[in-house]
Amino acid sequence: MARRSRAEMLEETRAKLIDAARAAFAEKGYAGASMDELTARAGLTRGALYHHFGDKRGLLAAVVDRLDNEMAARAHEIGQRHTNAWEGLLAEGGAYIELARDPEIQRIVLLDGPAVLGDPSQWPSQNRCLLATMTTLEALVAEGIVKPVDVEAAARLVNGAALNAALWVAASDDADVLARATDAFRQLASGLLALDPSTSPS
Amino acid sequence: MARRSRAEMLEETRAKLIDAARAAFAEKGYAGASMDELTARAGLTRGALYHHFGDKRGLLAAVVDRLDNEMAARAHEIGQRHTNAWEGLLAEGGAYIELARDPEIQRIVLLDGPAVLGDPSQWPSQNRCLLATMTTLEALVAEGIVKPVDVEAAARLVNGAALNAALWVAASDDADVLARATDAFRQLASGLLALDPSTSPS
DNA sequence: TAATTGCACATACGCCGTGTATGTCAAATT
DNA sequence: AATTTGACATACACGGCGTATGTGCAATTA
Repeated sequence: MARRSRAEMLEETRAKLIDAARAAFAEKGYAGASMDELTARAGLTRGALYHHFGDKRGLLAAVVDRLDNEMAARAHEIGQRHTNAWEGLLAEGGAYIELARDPEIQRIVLLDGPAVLGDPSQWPSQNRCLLATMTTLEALVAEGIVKPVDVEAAARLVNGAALNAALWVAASDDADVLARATDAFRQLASGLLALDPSTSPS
Repeated sequence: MARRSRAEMLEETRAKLIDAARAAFAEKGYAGASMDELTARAGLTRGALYHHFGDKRGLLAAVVDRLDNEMAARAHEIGQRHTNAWEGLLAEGGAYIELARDPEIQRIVLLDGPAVLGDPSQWPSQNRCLLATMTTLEALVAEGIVKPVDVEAAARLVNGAALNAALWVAASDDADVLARATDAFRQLASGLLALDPSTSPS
């Protein structure tokens, strides 16, 4: 093992803390997670935590940022697979719904995050998710596939509907709610389509 | 003043605690609100609280239940004003968006509630909101105005979109976001309409 | 290369808040 | 009138967060 530079150690410590916090928050919830236990599991103490993140809330922000970026990247990648831009948008929304089945994302991003950090639409990471949807929508509007809607407003609502559906799917034991949710999502989203039956598959 | 019976005193105490908690949770947030301070402001102690509600979480549940019922009643009333059922549905959604501008509802129902009590779709009160939307949708489907969609799924998504839009409106200082959000909401909701141009106003 | 500065942590302390166990007193029951 | 029930108050113990302080190693500077 080569000896690590100071900067490398720093980043490694941050990563260890974020990973441990991610697991602890997901398991116990934000309020239920103890900083002592959390840091001990990472082989550190609370001193490191307050040094790097300021307070418990700062740590949550870092965890949320990471999770949110992972979500955005994954959803965007799925959306890109489709040559049809409209199907790409739908797939992106469906991807959010599926991603939110992950207990970590449910608990940390969808439940504790908003309560502790405030409205998600103000998070930098959420803006990245939103921006992805907005650019997709922008293109669809330019192509005339989607009505000339307020792109930001539409993107926020679409994302919101998807995330809310995700909570429903997550809370339900029934297996086919996922399909029901995604179907309903497609129906709703079709409200954005320009009134041309040929572009909307029956 | 007539002397109060025991049952009357009990209900009055509960009401005082719920009112005080409502104010405290709205102002300080759930985690930031102290039970000692909260009960003292109501002229009581924590003893009364734990006796009636079991724990802090139980108190929040009671507050949320009350707020949620108020929301549902108000939104439903607004929806009923319209003779046109479709416009009633849209108005109901718009009413949710406006209601959520209330800081109490934002903080307690939309932010802290889900984090502490879990997914809103599992709350008894939320089910009442949902049921209202579902019955409206059911009627619209029966009339052929709305596609034969999965009513529960559609209702959940519609409600989710509205509440999410509400958070956006609430977090934004800009005055016209409310109009932008409601417009986008109408666009989205129109995706549920049967494909008959005559029923959807241009 | 020796002295010094700075930074990444660890340690120790105080404060506050929750939950529970116990006590008290009035009202309802008999 | 005696007893019981229940609605609340009081007292205590436990744990967690934030901060102030200490420590040792790495990066500078001469």
